[in-house]
Amino acid sequence: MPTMTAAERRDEAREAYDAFLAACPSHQLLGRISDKWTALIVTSLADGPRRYGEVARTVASISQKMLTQTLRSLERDGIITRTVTPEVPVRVDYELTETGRELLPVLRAIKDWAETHIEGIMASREAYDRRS
Amino acid sequence: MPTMTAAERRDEAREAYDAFLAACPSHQLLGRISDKWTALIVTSLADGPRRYGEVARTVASISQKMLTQTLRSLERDGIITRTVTPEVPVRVDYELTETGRELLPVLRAIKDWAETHIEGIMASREAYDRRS
DNA sequence: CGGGATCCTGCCCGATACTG
DNA sequence: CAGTATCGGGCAGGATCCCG
Repeated sequence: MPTMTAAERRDEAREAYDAFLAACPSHQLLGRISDKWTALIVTSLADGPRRYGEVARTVASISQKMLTQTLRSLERDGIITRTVTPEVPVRVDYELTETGRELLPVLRAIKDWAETHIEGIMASREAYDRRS
Repeated sequence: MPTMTAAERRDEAREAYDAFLAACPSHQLLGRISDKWTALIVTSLADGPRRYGEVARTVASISQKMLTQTLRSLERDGIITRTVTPEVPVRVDYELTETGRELLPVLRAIKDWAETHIEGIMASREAYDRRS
């Protein structure tokens, strides 16, 4: 019996595709740079090392939890380094790595595209909403 | 009484910053291009118009709901157009607008960065996980 | 064929409190 | 100062069924 229902075939395709996506660098790292806070934090470190509290003030609206979590995650990915200086009180500095610095032009490209098209997009949204 | 607690001051700062972020084109549109499916769908339309079902097959693992939802949202933003041809059965084509096509180089920049650094990042993750 | 409507679940993230 | 720990609400998003 070669019978395989359509549903089974779809499931199989989906699994295969999920595996493909999981292995796809672009897709993984798109998730990385596009989470809610990564861009803001990386940009905050663009001009050089900064202490935890300085980053917190730059990205004023972030919660302590998400700041620490995102910093850790960026450190894990080798996009920033974390340096602890055992003074009293403790001092912790974060700094972009080379990989992190090479991310800056990408973010700038996004920013450029955004600033070029934001006006048209806002207008498009309004028109769309008025129509429906 | 000029008294304002630290908590109140923080809240005020957060609100102001949230308003700033809400008004920031880069931040808004970063959310736009970086959601789970936008990049895949836009890329799927890079070579020309496609029907709903074709896009669905290209981005095999997406659910019907998210495909429709994302397409609608992209249409609202003026990144793609939606053309209904009342044949039997119905035919619906999606196509990138100029704004949408100008998004392609940005996505390519992300892809290039990703492919250049994926290896180092994977290694960094492993090292980080083994250490802790 | 190309959707809409509904239900339901995980997990993202904010708020809060405590530590070295 | 720079975190960790815990709790809980909200909502993105998957599954399913129905429709013109």
